[in-house]
Amino acid sequence: MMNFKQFKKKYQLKDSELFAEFYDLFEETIDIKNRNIAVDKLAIIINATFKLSASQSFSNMSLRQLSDETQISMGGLYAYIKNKQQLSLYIHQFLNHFAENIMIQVDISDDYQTLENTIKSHIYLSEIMQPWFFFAFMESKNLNKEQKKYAIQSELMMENKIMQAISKGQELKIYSNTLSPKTMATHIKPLLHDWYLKRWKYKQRKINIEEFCFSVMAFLNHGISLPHTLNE
Amino acid sequence: MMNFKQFKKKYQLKDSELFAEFYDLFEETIDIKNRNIAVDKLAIIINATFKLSASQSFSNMSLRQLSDETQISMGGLYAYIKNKQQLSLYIHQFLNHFAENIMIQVDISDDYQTLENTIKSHIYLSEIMQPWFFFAFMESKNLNKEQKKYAIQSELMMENKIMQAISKGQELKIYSNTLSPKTMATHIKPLLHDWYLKRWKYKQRKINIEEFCFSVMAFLNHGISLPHTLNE
DNA sequence: GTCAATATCGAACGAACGTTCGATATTTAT
DNA sequence: ATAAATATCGAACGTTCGTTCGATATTGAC
Repeated sequence: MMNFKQFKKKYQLKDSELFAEFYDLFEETIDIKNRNIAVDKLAIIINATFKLSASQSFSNMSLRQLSDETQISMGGLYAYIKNKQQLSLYIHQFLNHFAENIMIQVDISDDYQTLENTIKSHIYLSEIMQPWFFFAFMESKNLNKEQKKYAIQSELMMENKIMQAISKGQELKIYSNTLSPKTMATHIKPLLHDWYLKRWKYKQRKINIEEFCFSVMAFLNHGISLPHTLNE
Repeated sequence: MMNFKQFKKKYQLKDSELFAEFYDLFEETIDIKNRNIAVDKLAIIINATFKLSASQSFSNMSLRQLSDETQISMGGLYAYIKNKQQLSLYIHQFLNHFAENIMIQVDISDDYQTLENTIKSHIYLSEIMQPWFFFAFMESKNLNKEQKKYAIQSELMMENKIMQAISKGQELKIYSNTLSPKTMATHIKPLLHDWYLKRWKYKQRKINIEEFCFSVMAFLNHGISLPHTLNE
């Protein structure tokens, strides 16, 4: 399993690359024909959406604010998005697309390492795509059922991967079977969310991502109990 | 430490009692003079607010919807609330008031039990006040700094109680000191949130509140590792 | 340099919002 | 029974919202 530095080098794209993928994914619903122009402006629009949605909520962000922030007129915006709701859906869907592509590459060859690999990959991924994860988490509750189906696929995939890793581990007597894999996965998920939901808190406390991973794994392995009880 | 049945009997109030407390707390800012009328209508208004805010968000709930749901006219509503923002603040502040009163009673006489008592009390409390907790969690991000100060006092008190219990436990070598009390508290909090944020999920899986408490404590004590390693 | 294609603009529209307020209904006190 | 106090009503006001669209500016092809 690579560390964050290696992960970042392999997967983190520049805006010009990231939003080129974005444009290609939604090309047929975007009015702008010129790929270079579209990629630049999409980066501006989506990043402004993140900024404005973070300080209020997406539904409280008005398209006039977005127009001000991006320096693109109201009519201009509508060349890039079909409507406001679609803008939110684009973000969910692209994150889903991007995340699935990465999580599918997690190394599951070693049963003793699968869970840690999965968890670290998720944390690393949520770091390089922090605004996306933050947005998706905050706004997912405002999606209707049909939209949710398309938006949180990777979220479910993630949960499944954790469950399977635990399930296999329980079979091999690596992990406790006091709790079901589903219950354990349920308890683990919010630990991971904390990294991208409360990033400022960890920055302020000067806890870097590797320390955070260690912390999560330590808690996950022993809870609050004293570790290595056998050796004492 | 009592179980949930005992807790419920001791602390769960009927609407007529709960909103009487509510009315008394905010009496001077409510136009209605008749206490009985006010208590009845406040129960209707607040409960309708919970219902409408759950299916959308509070800021997406319009006062016209609230008027429809409560069968109280627009003008009528404004006899009970100063404005829409105040309604949200009332809910935060009352929950704060109510929660603090209960959490202050948690038994901390036995260092080996303090953490479990605190956690169970919080879970029990969040059960009998579920809509309040759900609302407060979802809407707290929309409060400005000044409002937050008044609204999340009990939340911080809760976190402090957990930290202190762990800190004391570390001193007494009950708990591992691999992680700081603050970090552990940070990891524990979302475990507790899950109960009131995803209640339908636990209902569906037929996990009752005592089972949930056991599950949280089990995870918290051993993580995913095999328990009782010494005895094997 | 011209013309067609593309990109951008911002005023305008109807709908929905929070809030107000004078009119009306109901309750309470005498 | 009457008057004063209290509670309720809903139309109306000014704003802001998402969205549209004809006009204008910019770009690319020949």
